[in-house]
Amino acid sequence: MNRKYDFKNIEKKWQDIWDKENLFCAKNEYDKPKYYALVEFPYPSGQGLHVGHPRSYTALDIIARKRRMQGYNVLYPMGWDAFGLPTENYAIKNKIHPKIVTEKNIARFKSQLKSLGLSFDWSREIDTTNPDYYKWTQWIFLKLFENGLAYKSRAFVNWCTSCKCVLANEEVIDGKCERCSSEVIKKEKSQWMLKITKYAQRLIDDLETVDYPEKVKTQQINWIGRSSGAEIDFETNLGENIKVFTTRPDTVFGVTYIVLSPEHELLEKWSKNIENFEEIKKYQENAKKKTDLERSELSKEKTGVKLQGVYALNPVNGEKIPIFVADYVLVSYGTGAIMAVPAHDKRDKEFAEKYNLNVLKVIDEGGKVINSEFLNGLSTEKAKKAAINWLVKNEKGKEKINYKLRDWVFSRQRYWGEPIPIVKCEKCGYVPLKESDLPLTLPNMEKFETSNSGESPLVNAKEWLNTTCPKCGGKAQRETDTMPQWAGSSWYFLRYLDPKNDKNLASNEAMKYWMPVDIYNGGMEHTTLHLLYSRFWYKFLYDIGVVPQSEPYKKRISHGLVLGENGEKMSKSRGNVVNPDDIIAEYGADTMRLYEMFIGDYEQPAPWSTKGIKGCKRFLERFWGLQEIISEPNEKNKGLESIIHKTIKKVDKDIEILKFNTAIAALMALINEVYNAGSITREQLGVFSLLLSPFAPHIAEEVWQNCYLGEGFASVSQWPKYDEEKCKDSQIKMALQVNGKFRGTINCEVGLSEDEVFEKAKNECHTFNNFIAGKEIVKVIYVPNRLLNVVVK
RNA sequence: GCCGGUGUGGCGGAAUGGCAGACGCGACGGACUCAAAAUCCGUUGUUGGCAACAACGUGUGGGUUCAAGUCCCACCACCGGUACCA
Repeated sequence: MNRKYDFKNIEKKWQDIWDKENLFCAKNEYDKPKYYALVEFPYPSGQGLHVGHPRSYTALDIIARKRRMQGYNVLYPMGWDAFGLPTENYAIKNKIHPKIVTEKNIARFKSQLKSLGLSFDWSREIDTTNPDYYKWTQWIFLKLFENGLAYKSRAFVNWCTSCKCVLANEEVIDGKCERCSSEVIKKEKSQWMLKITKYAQRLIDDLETVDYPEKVKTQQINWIGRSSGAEIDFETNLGENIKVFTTRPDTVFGVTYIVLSPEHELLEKWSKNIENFEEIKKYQENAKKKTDLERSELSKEKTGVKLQGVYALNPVNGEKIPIFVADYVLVSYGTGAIMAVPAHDKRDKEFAEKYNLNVLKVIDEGGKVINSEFLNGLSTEKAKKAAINWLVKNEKGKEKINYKLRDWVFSRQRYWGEPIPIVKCEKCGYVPLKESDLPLTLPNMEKFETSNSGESPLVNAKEWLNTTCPKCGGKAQRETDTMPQWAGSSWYFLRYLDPKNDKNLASNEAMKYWMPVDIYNGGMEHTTLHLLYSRFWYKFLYDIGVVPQSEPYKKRISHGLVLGENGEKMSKSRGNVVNPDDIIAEYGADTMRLYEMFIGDYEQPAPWSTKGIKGCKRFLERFWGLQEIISEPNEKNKGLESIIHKTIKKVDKDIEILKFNTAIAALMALINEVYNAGSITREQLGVFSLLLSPFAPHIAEEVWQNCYLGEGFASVSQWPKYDEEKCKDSQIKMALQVNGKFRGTINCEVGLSEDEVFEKAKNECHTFNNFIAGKEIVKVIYVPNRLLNVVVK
């Protein structure tokens, strides 16, 4: 037997054997109980794996391995979300085709992941940039188009000045680009859009049916931003009505002016009638020039211009109301126009004070409506309803629910993405490709730069660009924009079920058996991006009968970030990046895995500590050393039975509730006990190996085999069971308190009565006795097998 | 501003309302060694005491309770999300 713990050879050996035996391949045996564990598949960046990746991959690996040991048919797959900007930018800079860059990065990632001993089913590996894969991404787009959920629209969109590319709302962080942090401006462009807003209500409602962390649910609900109120028509002297959205229809008598956003369409329409249109136009142009960031930074000081020669009428009392244009009103929310009630709205008040406008109070201190004719005396809630009823009856408005969620801007002016399978025909307009023409593959090109005018590089692929219309056969051009980064990941979990299927995105049987995903791990940063998008697509696929349920993920969990040694976020610029390769080379994969799980509460952020790893290595070396102290059953190691059963119970439960750190602590405590006892039986070491196997699978497998502890592989053997009776102690330590203060302990048999314990305490614990001696006993609290508290005066 | 989260030794972190600090790191002392590393044994919340022991101790201030890190009220600090959303 090899005496030294030679992790390098052990780890390589077992990785090869597992691979050869296909030990972790999910089986297409649809009568077994199934378990689908999913981690967000990585973007194969040029930097390689980050120590943050293994934290979540190992966590789900532990769960997947435990489920296999429990007899489930487990699917734990991995793939590559490989379309995207960093690869394309690298390709441009180094004049290499992004396809080659992607292949290289995937190869590196894959070998890094393999070196960690993760039990992925590599036979189901997918790559979103593979035409066999993106054929189905395009197919879903065609279905969306067919059902009116994909449409082309000219609108103000977010434009990243550095990526030269449009961004979805979800990709704008603090007015800056999510990827490159450059400034984002509003640009009017014709773009493909997906009607996610149609699903807004269902995306909120169905959160009740899934097991997600509360903060994830709240963040999605806030992002979708439902608010209920009324849409009210204000007539104007020019004939056209101004529609406004308000959540406070009860304050309609307090409206003293109307505000239109600078981009509001009526301004253009009224250009001839507005006496000061030149001034308005100047204001509009100024607003357009501001970046999102500037517009919100300037939020303290409100600006605006009054429209001369136009006024509106209050629908409830016919009063004349002035109209302003001001950029504190956003074109993208509600109707792009508001009724201003300065008495009861902070922003309206600021504006009214600056421009000296009328302020009319319509709610008194007690919350009752005043100065409002038929609404007077009502509470806010009742007045809202009454106002809406009146508006509906008089055809001046209606009840209205509004959402902050915008439709998803779905086209990007870049090369490295899925081509949108649409052609523009001179006669027929936008025409979808036939399904049989999919996949529409990317043309091979040498230059991938976006033009300064903001057109996709694909406009230069002339042969690819010019085509014929699938409908009329006439001249047509292909859509040159590609799909965003998030397209391929919006449905990838379905492709794992049946990755080689060329008839469907996956077979019905496979989807029925495997879906929904039982546990899905991913970062909080995807809550309002990938997680929301994929729920939307899944609901759509459900509606057209493709998938079996309307929610893809039964349970969602989120890992905490692994921070740098200094407690800051790991980044190149901070110089605190830890490379997993170095750790594995120095300490081994098992130690790395163990440390990543031991570092702290799984869902909380935790700083990396190179010193901390040593403790995990020591533990594994001590585990390795157990082989030296195997013995026949004797008095001492028989005494280990209770702690072994307790440890099984603890580890079993802790894995279920994601407390990997305390599960490992329990294993460490067990090893301390074993060394105190001085020996361990073969059978006991077998149980220990199985318990350790999900966390540190290579060493567990090696010890299992070395010592002939059982049949087959430790990785897929039976998960140990505990005996509840054996978890119980016969002797317990009873805590003693006087007036709630701890005064000592005594050893007791289990199940003693209060009086017995009290007597024993007085006899055996001097401290306790001293504190009650000569005092009057007011009350005794006895918690069986736990504590005795005596209240004295 | 609003919505989440967090706050415990020198450090990472444990604690169904019931012995605060499990487990690990570090530190200190000892063994082994020519020596160092590794390993093993012991000590390690603070203060006082030779000691038994005592007092204090979970961000701050109050409260409930026989008993509070844990429950309630008010606040402070840090982290994350979001924001002229009408």
